[in-house]
Amino acid sequence: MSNPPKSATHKRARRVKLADVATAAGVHYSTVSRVLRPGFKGRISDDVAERVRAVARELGYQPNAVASSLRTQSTRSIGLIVHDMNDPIYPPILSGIESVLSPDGYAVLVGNTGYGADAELDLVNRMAARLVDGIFLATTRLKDPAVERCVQLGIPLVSVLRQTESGTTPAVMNDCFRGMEALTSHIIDAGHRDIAAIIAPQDLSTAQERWQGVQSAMRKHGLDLPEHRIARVSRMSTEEGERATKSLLDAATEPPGVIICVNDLVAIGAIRACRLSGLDVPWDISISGYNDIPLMDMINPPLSTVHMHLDKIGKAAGEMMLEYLANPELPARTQRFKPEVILRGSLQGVHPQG
Amino acid sequence: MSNPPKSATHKRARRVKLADVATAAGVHYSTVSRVLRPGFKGRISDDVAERVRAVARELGYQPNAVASSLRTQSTRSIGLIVHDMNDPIYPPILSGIESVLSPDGYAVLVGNTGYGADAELDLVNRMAARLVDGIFLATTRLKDPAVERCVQLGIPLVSVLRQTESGTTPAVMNDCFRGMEALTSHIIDAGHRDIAAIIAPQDLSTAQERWQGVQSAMRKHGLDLPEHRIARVSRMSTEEGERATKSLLDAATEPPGVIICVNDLVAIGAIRACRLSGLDVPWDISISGYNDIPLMDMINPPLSTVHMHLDKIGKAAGEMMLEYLANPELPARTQRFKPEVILRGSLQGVHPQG
DNA sequence: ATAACTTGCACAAACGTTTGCGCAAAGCTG
DNA sequence: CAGCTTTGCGCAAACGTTTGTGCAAGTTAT
Repeated sequence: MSNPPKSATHKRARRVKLADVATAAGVHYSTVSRVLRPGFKGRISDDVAERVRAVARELGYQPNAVASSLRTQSTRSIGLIVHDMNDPIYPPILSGIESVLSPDGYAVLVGNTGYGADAELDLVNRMAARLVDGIFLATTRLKDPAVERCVQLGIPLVSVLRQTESGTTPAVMNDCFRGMEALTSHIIDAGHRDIAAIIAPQDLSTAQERWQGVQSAMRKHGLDLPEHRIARVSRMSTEEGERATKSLLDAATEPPGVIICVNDLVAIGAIRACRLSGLDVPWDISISGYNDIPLMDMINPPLSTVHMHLDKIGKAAGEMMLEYLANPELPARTQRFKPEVILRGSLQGVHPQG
Repeated sequence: MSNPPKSATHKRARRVKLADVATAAGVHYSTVSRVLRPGFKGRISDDVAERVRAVARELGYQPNAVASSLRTQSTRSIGLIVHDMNDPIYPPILSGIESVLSPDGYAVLVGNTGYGADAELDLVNRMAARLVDGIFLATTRLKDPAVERCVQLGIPLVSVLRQTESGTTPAVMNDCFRGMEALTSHIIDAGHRDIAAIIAPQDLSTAQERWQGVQSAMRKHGLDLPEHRIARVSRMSTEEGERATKSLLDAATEPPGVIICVNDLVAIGAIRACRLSGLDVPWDISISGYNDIPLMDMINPPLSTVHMHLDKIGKAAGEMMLEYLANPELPARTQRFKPEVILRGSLQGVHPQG
């Protein structure tokens, strides 16, 4: 009955499978499968179904998802590709996605690219090998081989936060252009004229749209941004923000009146750099961010920024994925969430709300 | 040659499989498998191997991980169960784990329990059904059915951050007792005598150890903590911290001199609550946290706390998992990282470092 | 009572791998 | 050159499901 105690070898307990339930219930294993499949309405008598269910429960049967996947060609798992989970914009996205997909039995596979373009493609390939049912790509660049690869492989793809140049990918995003344009307008309206900007690589739609938003607002107000008031970061991190800010401050004898940062992390770095240079924020220099990641109201000074509704974006992305999974023929749709300007103490001259 | 264009139906492209490569290379598909398996040193002639590899590359063959898993009974995927990815302690853990496991071809499945005990067990079951090779449990309670279930199922388990009562689970954690004891000692040494504490449910080792650390330090200094200086949170969140702090302030006519919070998020809530009550931190009241999550040096006031080295814990957990995967018979080992007290402006009377 | 359905279940073929085994051909030993 | 060992590869059986088909019963219609 019990296997001989092979030393302390507590080997992986043999799982109960369909056949075990079947023999115990005295039916064929295909019958067990039909009974246990969700959405079973087939031609099985009630008493057999009940008996099978009872036996299955008693034996603690749990279907082997791998075998099921092999047969059905669906793993009920989806991938999420991000730059780095340590960037605070991603956890709410993950949570949102998970909260929508998990009730439907989907599992989420997370992959960090570490900001590497080849890592991105590699992750898509590895996820494809795992037969994920779909992929959320949060690292989408304007021209992105990873997107093309998904299309080529026929894997449903939902781009999160960002969009490709062609705009032909299903996507859920924030309207970064309007957000940054509105924020910049507020800054100008507050009287700022000597404006600097820290911008990010323009191969990401977020970075591009925000930069265009800044430019648009300034143009509308007849202002210009000289080259020495522009700094570039290689990625949106505090370290890069700090470095870029130093270079901005070094590029001219007088510091700018305000630095518009491509996102909050960069803004944090900017605040650090300013402080190290002996500049007080906001008395000597103003700073703004983008995203409104957690705690931006608690830092010193509280950061003016643009709220993204990341949780809503995550949920919406999850729902959009479900739609495309149900109907892959659906035309690509881009859903944009309205950004919300948040004015706080880091900007001299504006009137902080609530 | 090409299939007729079935309307606009861009169906999922048929994947190239072993058999396709085999016929193209003029060998049996088992041979292809042998050639392509990593660690192939079997009895295949060099020229056949080369030919097969060439054909495989040309056809863009990628092995079907699901089929492979079914056969090998290993999915090369591992689960990570957390309360909520939005808690900033988890992303570094995830990143650390992923950075160690991903090079070995493992994928990470993330599950949020939403602080639900039954959700935890459910997640374990769902991951077990997916035949994960191992599970990281970051939600481990002192008595945890999920842990028992893993043991019962024979699934390698590494507990992260927390430990069970018996201590028989492989675990990587911070020494919360010493960390909190040291921090409390600093606080007492700074002259604080009217101390309050916000503690969390004692079914988590982290919460328990920290509370014991506070008590130990106070006992050593001959101090006592009256009941009205103790508040409890149901979970370690800012909201709960705010609520608990209010109740603390309401419980006595005079506010305490310092509130020792079970973690940083709770401390953030405490700062908010104090501010709302018109108390200045740290002039009217001091506050400390635990974890040293990002930005704790940037908030107002900078938070005194204990640094956890979460990234190291994540990496160590990953490495420990690899060990147990390679050798499941290994006795359970608990690895503890040394905490580091970080003194900042939120504590009146201490001397902030660097 | 016979024909034509319907119902309830068993049969068996996939899904795409991995891997023990078998068997030729080739290489070696004496 | 006979006998033995090694080498190189094909064969086929798993792994645990899902699902189309088949075939006895049972049911209804004529």
